[in-house]
Amino acid sequence: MSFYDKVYSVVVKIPKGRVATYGQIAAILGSPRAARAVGYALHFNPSPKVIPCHRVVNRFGSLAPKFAFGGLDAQKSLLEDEGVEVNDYIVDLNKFGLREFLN
DNA sequence: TATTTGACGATTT
DNA sequence: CAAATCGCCAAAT
Repeated sequence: MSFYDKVYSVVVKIPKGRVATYGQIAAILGSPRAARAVGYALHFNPSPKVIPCHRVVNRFGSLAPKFAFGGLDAQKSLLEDEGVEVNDYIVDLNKFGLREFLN
């Protein structure tokens, strides 16, 4: 079980209609500062079908604009389809962020 | 063991 | 939350 595998596990556990930040995931894994490693883990993305990368966002609530898995438009559609309110590719973490939901 | 790199985070400017 | 900088962590070589 590598660090990345844990990341995948957590990402998959993200409830539909919610988004998690890299930092939050890192915190859940036990390393609040390992957000970078988390992002990189998703970068590997071994199973795009199982891993909802679109639910993983940075601290602002926006998906990485640089490495968009297939286009920000697709991501926006996916999130909206799950009930997540998306404004200009930005999600309201105060409403849809995991915060203390997991743990 | 050391160096490099990278879907980040926080602070500063 | 624009752009630059530093810091942190984990993996690959």
